[in-house]
Amino acid sequence: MNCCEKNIDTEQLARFAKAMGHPTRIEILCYLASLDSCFFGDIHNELPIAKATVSQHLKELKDAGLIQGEIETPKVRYCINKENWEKAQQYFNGFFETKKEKVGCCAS
Amino acid sequence: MNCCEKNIDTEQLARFAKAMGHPTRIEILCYLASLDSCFFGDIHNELPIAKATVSQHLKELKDAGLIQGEIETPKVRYCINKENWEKAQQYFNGFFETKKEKVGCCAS
DNA sequence: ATTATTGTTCGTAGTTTTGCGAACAACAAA
DNA sequence: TTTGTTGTTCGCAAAACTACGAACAATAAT
Repeated sequence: MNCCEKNIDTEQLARFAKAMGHPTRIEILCYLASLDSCFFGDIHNELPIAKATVSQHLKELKDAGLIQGEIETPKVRYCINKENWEKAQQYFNGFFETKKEKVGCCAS
Repeated sequence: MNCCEKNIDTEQLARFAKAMGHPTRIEILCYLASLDSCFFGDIHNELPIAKATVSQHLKELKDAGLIQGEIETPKVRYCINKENWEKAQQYFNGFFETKKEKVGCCAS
């Protein structure tokens, strides 16, 4: 079973989706996407959760490739990973377009 | 912190993403998107996992609103939930477009 | 040296997810 | 009534996720 018979890596798409599968991580991504970059503390300030938890969410987003971080002692600067962001965009785009122009379903 | 200052429901987007956050569920969605509808058995046949597991994945996709199912005794017909599919498409689209036209990041 | 700042990592607790076989429910057929 | 077919639900086990405070690491300032 090959996903959509398109150039979409099923595993990779699922990995992106999984990383996005938590409201806090969506918030973080939205925030980062609205900026060019910012520090950990800025992100933490936007959220009502412990810094350890923020750090963990950032790690997952980084592991999924959606963001990147670099040390600017003593702070850490985070930003969207542009390359993978666009890849994810293409994947999701292609994925949903599969159904374009199709009609009927069961029920209404 | 309002996601992207757009008409995107953060919770809903995360819910969609979470449902898509598993390779098997991506496969199922792709399969359903390539058809108008099909039966549980057809989906099960495409996958190397136990029917109980398939049923569970289908339940999650249904709970997330991405698919729907109806009984056609003794079978169950599944299909994409078109309305929510398009909603999800719009959400993901809007989400990723946030970063459009932006440049610099930290690191490369 | 001591203190302060910034984040990460560790250890823990509770919840959720994933996957399976077995049991079950609903119905049709023999 | 018994047997088959089709899927769902139950109960279980292992793994992963979520969140937190505390401890820690790296560096700068006093």
